[in-house]
Amino acid sequence: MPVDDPIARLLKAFNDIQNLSPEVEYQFAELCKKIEVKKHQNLQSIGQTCRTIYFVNEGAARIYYYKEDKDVTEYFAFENDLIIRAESLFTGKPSHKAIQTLKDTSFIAIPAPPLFELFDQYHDLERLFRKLLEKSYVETINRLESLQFQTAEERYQTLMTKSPVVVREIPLKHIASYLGITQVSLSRIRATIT
Amino acid sequence: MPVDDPIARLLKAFNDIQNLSPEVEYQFAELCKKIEVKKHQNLQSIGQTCRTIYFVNEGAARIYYYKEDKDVTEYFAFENDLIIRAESLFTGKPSHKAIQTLKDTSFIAIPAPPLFELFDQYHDLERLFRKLLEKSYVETINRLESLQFQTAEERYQTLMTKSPVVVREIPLKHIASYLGITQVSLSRIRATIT
DNA sequence: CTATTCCTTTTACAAATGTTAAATAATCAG
DNA sequence: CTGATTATTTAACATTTGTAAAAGGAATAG
Repeated sequence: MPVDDPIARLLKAFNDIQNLSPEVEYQFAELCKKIEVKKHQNLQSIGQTCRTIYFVNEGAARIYYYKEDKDVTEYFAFENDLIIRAESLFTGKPSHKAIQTLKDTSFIAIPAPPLFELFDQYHDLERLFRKLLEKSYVETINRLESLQFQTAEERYQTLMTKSPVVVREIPLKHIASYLGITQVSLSRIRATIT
Repeated sequence: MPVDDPIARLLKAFNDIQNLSPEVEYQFAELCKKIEVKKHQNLQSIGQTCRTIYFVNEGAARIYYYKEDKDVTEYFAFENDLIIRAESLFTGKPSHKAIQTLKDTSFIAIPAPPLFELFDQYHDLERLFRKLLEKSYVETINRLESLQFQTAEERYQTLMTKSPVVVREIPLKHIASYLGITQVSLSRIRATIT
């Protein structure tokens, strides 16, 4: 495999989290499919049940949904980030959320059912995904904490510190809804802190 | 084991999620310790690194922390609910959160390091905890969604529907901070919808 | 290059929520 | 049972955030 092969790169990132045997790596790589999506396209659409796990190889994407006709961004994903519609994937119910690219993006797509079957044979692979889940869970708890008792300005400051790439590259309207405020409000905040 | 043995009861709930062999059940039960805590006591305190996984056997508890001297409730747990300080447990860092009982409560305590060691031997046990983690993760995402773009009144209505036991049994000040508002605000909301 | 579209800011006003303090109501310990 | 403590509500006012509309900037397609 070439060094810049995206699947090889993903496996390298995985091995930092959980050591995988060459056999598991091979079986896992067999499931992976590289997907190229142009900017502003939906990778998965609302109403569909999620059965695929994605990693961003290059580019950026978001999970969003509509709350009373308003576009709300729930999550941003950049290189090597996992992007899944967790509720739908784990419960088997249709998702009211969609995944959309923010620029031309290449993903690695892993169909969940055969992946979950591999878990039976390869304990380490299941452990890897348990650890990825732990990481996502902790991140979500931290965001919850931030939404629960920080002011909008504090949340924006936190985002600028923790994810400067978001503030640099993502349209403000998406950042606003991600922070749980309107874009007008975010503009005001930016005006006062600059 | 008697039918009302709390560990037996927990194992029964576990088997509904993931089938466990008698051997795993035995090994797991060996780790469990029953803990009785009086009302309003801290089970785990702020600053300590979390290395224990708890289940509520009977009673109720909350996870809370201080945000600028204000007591903020992050999570409520009732019978059969898992209660862990996830960030600390999964990262090994000291927690800025504490666990406190809301009434006289009995817990089942499971020390995490030996549990994680059992995962090496018993694949099914790791899978059980992966599934429990999935469930907690989905719940947290749903709460995030609620905090991100629902009004305080909508969040209170949702809570009354989804967890009437919380509204019935928990002091309003804890519910208010759980919803991300002040108790004054919650009182106002209650006055308008009654 | 230009026109169009989309993004961001600004303004003025409305609504929701926070703050502080006081008044009730409920609970608890002795 | 009673006084003390704790919980909840109410009030008045301040602050934050939302809404709608308009104006200015930036990006994009042809």
